[in-house]
Amino acid sequence: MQKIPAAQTRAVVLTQCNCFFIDSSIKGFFEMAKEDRYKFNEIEKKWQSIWEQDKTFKAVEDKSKPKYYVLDMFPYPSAQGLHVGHPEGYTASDIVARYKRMRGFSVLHPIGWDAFGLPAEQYAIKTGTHPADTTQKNIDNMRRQIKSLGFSYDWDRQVDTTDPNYYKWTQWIFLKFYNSWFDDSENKAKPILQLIEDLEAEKLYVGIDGDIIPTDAEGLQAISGDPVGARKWSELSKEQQREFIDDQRLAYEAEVAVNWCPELGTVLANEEVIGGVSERGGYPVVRRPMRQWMLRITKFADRLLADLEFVDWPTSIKKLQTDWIGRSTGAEVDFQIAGQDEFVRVFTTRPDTLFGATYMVLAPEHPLVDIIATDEQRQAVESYKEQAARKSDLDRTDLAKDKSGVFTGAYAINPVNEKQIPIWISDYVLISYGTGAIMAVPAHDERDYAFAKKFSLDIIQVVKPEDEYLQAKVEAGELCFSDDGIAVNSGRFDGLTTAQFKDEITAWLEDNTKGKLAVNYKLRDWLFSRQRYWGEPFPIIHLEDGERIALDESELPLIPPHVASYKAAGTGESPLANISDWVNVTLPDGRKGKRETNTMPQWAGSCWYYLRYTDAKNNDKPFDKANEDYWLPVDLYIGGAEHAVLHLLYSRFWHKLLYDLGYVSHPEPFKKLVNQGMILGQDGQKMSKSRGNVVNPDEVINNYGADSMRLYEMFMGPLEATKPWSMQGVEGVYRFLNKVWRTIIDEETDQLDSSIKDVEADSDTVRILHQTIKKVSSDIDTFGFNTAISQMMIFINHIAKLEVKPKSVIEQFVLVLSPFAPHVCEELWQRLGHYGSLAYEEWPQHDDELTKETDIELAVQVLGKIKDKIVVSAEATEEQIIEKALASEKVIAAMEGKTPKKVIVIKSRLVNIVI
RNA sequence: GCGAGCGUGGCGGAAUUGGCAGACGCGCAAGAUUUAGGAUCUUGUAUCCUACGGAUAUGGAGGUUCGACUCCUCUCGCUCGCACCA
Repeated sequence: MQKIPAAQTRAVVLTQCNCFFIDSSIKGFFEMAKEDRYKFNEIEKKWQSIWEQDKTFKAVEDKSKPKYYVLDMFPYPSAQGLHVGHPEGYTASDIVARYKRMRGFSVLHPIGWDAFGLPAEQYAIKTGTHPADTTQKNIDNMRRQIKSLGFSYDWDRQVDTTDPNYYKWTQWIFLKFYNSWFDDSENKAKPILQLIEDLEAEKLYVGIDGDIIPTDAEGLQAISGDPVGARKWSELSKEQQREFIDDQRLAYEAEVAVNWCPELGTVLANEEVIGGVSERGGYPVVRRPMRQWMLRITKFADRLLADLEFVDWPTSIKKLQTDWIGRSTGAEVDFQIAGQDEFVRVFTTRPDTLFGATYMVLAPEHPLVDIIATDEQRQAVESYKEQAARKSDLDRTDLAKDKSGVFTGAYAINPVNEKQIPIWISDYVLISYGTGAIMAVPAHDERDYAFAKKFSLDIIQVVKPEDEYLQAKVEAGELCFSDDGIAVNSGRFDGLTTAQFKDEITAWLEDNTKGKLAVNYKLRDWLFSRQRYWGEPFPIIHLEDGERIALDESELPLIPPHVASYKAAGTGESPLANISDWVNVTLPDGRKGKRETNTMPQWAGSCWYYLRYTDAKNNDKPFDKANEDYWLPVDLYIGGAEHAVLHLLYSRFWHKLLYDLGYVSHPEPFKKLVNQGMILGQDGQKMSKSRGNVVNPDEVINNYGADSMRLYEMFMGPLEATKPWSMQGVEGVYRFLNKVWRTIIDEETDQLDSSIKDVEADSDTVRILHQTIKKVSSDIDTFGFNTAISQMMIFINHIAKLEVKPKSVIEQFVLVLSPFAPHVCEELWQRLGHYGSLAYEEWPQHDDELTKETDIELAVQVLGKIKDKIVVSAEATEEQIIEKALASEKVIAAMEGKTPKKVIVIKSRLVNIVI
């Protein structure tokens, strides 16, 4: 059983007891206990106000210097304020920022507020307080907390996503999406006006399927006169033209299945639906198609995937994004419906198993289901569809351990062998992936196998595994084999390997116009609208005649109106829908319309904030390209791994649009990414209010100071690791800082200690200094902050013992420690006789020669076991080392008179004698 | 189920990437100082044994090597992602 140390007891009392008496007596105790320690409180306040007044950390676009952009993931200003996890990443980035400044870089190190979000809106629903007021209050508190940690942010570049001067430009970027299309032939986004011009000039025609066909395309040229299978722009009606253009936009409206809760009158996110009912209230939730805004991220899938190669990110994050994008190649194959003029298109990654397709499955939502279902089966099909609609996406995946489905009564014809196979519907096929329909090959797909077993459908083997035991099982239909093998039961394709078969069958399908090579992505277009009040309104008006217009850039920002109630409208629309003054608009030309009442999701503001920092106060544009070009890409981005996919993918996506349109000059925004790990409570559990193990940064700063807080956050362990908090650990680094202080400042006189003199340092001291400079520098470069601190502890332990301390050594040490503990170092720097801040002092240089020991202790092993240690000079030759090692009595004894077969000498490490 | 990562003293963690395992800090113990407590300083602190010596130790079992925390194979445990994507 571990004794609870005093510091821990105090912390527990402070957090758990609001009793005035105990609280104040503890405060008194603290003041007394800390009396003879350095006055971190005064020092920290002093330097924070100097930095603020002097704008010490103002970022300057100085072309004569190399630049360095260190970015933190900006926080959501919550009512709870900071938790100890925030300062971890912020301290790491601050150390790097301060270090780079001293290394001569022009540094951009900004902070801001990701301030739209549900909590402020929910608080508004409860209390009627405007979310803007709540948000402002929370920002003020969090800013106070962040400032109290002494981070070297350029506060003049602060951004707040809820500030109209900021979201004006978020809306502006939305208009860029809305007014752009994606040119597949060049794999990039372009202004939609250009497309219209090209169509009007008849450089492009409109294909039958609404696709875009270049006039000089093959096939068109061959035919003289009017193009066949394509229409000129002028041949389309105004409505057709509008529809065509709308279909090309990168921001578009679509009917999308959402989680609709009739009882609550609102749409819910997947996380808000548990077991088919709403998390709040337990009301039924159904899948219902609703009009939503979408962003066409899928057009960028290929580039989002390919460009991951160029960023220096943790491989795990790259892999998450790769999987999320989920690119797979295969074939699309058309199956004719028996006796009807319809066909079903399926996507498969295994076209080589076509001969083994024994049935087909459509997603319940597939448009063909109603058309092909026979009268006998219609009833069953309808009720199954209804059942499926009631399940949320989560249920359909999570709870579907047992497969369900219904036969439609219809049959399809397998294009490779003309066999008729039954068509089923089942919710294991997702409407949102591929074509929403599959060919089922139960012998070679686990899911199809489970389904076929349950409904006693045919299983035909078409791939032969090498392993004979497996082969027997698969042949008997007792096992599903989904790996590659050799083709069987596949007509003239028998004997081919899976890879060969895929190539040949795809070619065959294309030759016979029954299919083609196809690529599919798991990534889906981004559902970009929310039915909320506290978000950026869409700058869009829906006119009575069905036309939809976007506001002009000059009309931005579009500011949401004040509302009486923040509750949802009850119609699936946002609270904005109830404000008729705001919603109903009349255009200058007299036409009437309604404003879009959806708002953008919280992700929107965070998609481009790093760009705004480069030119935060620009009123004419989101940012000047010259500034962007100077600062971007972000050299170091530090934040939590929870944003591995969504935020980091969404902002890359926005960045690529801006890149295509020429607003930014680099294809990727974030060069290097580092994830800080999670900090657990003192009990090793996740911090949570209910467990009562939450550590409040304010409390730590009050008791130990910001420098100790920063130092401890870094000393805990590797930045990326998950690790538990320990108040005793804070005490440890606090002691270290006190030791540094006492080594330099005489406690009695409060003046520079008399042991500090302008003298030459002895060789040991020089060596340790240079080792420290070397280690701290390289550790900052590799984010090994914990080992950097441990080296500085070794330094101070050495220096504290010296009777006379060379001033220059002390000064260099103060500079090296300063990125970690800036306040105390500024103070010491001043007291060492310097004017002004040390923030731009030159970083000390180490001399590699001076880091080396003159005498080296070597371990001497016999057969790998250490028998003795010898001391040799650093210049000793291999022969001299061997001679000395073999002369050792202990070694001679261990060798038992045998002669060495081999002697291995690792310079400055060890000697191993093999006998 | 799939994928990734991690297992080192009482605790957080080091280990120049195959070369003296346990740096540094916490905790603990003894001592100094002190009226006392706190603070500070000094020393010790992986485990075991027949103890100024020796043996065993990096979740476990094998392997490669003169030499393995580090590389390989198997295995156990924990954590975090993803989860019918055809």
